[in-house]
Amino acid sequence: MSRPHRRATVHDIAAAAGVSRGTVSRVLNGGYVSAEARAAIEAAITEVGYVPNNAARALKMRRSQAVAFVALEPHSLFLDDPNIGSIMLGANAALSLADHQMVSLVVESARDTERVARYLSGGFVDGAIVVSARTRDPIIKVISELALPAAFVGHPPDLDQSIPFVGIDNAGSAQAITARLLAGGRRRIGMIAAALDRDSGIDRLAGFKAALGTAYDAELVADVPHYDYGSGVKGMRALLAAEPAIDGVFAASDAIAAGALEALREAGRSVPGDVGVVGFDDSTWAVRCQPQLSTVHQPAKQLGSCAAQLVLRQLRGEVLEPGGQLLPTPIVWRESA
Amino acid sequence: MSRPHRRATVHDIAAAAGVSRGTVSRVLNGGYVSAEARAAIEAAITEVGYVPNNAARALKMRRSQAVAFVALEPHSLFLDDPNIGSIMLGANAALSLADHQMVSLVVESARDTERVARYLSGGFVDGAIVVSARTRDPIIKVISELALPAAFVGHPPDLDQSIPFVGIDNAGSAQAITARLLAGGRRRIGMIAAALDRDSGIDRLAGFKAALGTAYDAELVADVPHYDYGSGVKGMRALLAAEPAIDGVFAASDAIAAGALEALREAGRSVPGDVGVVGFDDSTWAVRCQPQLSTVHQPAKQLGSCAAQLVLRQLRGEVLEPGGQLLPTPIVWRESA
DNA sequence: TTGTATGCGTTATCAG
DNA sequence: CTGATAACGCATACAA
Repeated sequence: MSRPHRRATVHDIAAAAGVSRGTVSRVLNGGYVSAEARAAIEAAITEVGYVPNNAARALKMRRSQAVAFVALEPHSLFLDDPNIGSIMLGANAALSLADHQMVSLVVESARDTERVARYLSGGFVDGAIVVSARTRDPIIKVISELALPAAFVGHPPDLDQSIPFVGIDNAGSAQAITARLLAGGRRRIGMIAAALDRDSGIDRLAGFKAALGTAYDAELVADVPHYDYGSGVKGMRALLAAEPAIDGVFAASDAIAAGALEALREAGRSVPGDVGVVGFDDSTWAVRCQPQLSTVHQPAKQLGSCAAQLVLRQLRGEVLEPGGQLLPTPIVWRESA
Repeated sequence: MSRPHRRATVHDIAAAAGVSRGTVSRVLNGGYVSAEARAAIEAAITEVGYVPNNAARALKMRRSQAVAFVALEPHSLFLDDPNIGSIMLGANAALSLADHQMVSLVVESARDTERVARYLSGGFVDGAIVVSARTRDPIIKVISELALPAAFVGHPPDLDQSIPFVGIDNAGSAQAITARLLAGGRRRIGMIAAALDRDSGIDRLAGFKAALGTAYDAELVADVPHYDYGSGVKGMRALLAAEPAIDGVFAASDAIAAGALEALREAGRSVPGDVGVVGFDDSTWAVRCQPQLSTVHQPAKQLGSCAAQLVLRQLRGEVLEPGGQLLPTPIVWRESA
């Protein structure tokens, strides 16, 4: 009965309605068309089961109405950083409002890198939002060379300063939360610093130093590779060994703080009684800990929507001045300190 | 100096190399071409900075080499289910091996639904992997009507039984872990059942009932809406109130189990001493808890790669027999029971 | 208001 | 081995 081996096209609907393709296109996209023609065409559309071909439209219009969301190092992102989901949702919401499709791409391997680069440059997307831990990546070079409208979330890309970004003030936030730990009367405050090969890690440590000033003691910072729970356990043990009298800890992430709590527990220290602990991210870790963590809130959803706006504005033709914007990071005070 | 206002095309490179477009296409896609022509063309390619246009290629080839990963209800997925990231990564790895680009789409609102439906039907993707909590969704109808090669992860779609799926045996797994709780000598075993509007929730409860047999007591199941931590706390409190002598609990998810642990702690019960607790998912929750959770392992990565294979096989022209496959779910035994 | 013709960038067919 | 030429499905300037 029905064997739609070939999808119905504008041509088919024109034939079915007894008009020309031009007229059909006009009712599809808006334009002058008589009421009777419109009626006939609309009937024909449902009759033949027309579904527009995006590839053809994109080819013609040089616009796909799609924006890529590129997650570099998704492994560390999805595992270490519980905020990635919220950033995606925030970006999607903003793009959705502007009737753009967000397509999120994952690059894990060299193979992925190459394929994604091709994908980005091929006209399937009009722009890209890049979220990454590291800021040097071949993908960024590709975007830069293609002059693809893009935005960075996290920190400024160091390959092309003209790509706008949105992020948070890691150093300032770290300094602020450490200061309040200090104001709480803690005297021997340490830090579990992580990911010192990334801007975020470096900046959080810098903020910590700044808050402590002359009281800063390099012996009291444990250096761990990742933002994860396991690193937190190890880092806290190291701190405890270095300074048994430690009474305050700034963990570079909530996951690390959770690990620190565990190490503290096994060492028989009470929190926040014996030692105060603060984290960073305000992720799900913060509330699932016992006690719940005082931490720096990351406005993940807004980060995503801001990045989306940055791309959308470029698509509208605006030329953005280089640089980026930092979103506020309120400190949320819970029981751990 | 260079103002590539218009991207270089096959036409340009043909002109630069002094050959025809056909010959260029031949070196691009493989075919007979003389060594000298090939050399000239390859030189021209880098000279003009050619980058292929996917939209045009997709239009011509009727293939985009892209497969959608559609997350329905991403909110509950990203928040409740820590496995979603792993499923994505698994699917991406499999697609990557077959040189297909995975593009993941998020549908949160009615607006999203409509836009994603258009996107899927427009030729930007060759197939789709759908992961969803609920199985009735307009998107599935669209896929079904378009006969888009697809696969479902989670449970069978009830709108179109011809769409293959990959999932786990929720009922069987629940029964198995409950049985071992029982074998451990627990006498008054309860369950915190969640999401009873979804297959997964219903099946886990069914498995629990089956394991208990005549010992099943409806008073000992707490019914909570979501798979999250907060629900676990409330559910456990309810159970404690209903049966103070409870000595075993099967939580419908690890997050719920974590919440239950918290409620147990506040009630002064020891785990696993006074009461044994088991969860479901083997997510990050499981190892962060104190004590760590005994739970049912979900092979998230394999779920993703299997779904990808299911789609890829259809793209190769295979006709899959209706139905699906269930992946094994080993029980991992830790300290909580 | 409507029809016709043209081109978007590719690949494929088919003579040369 | 290579060069014209014709689609793919759509939108649009232009003519009617």
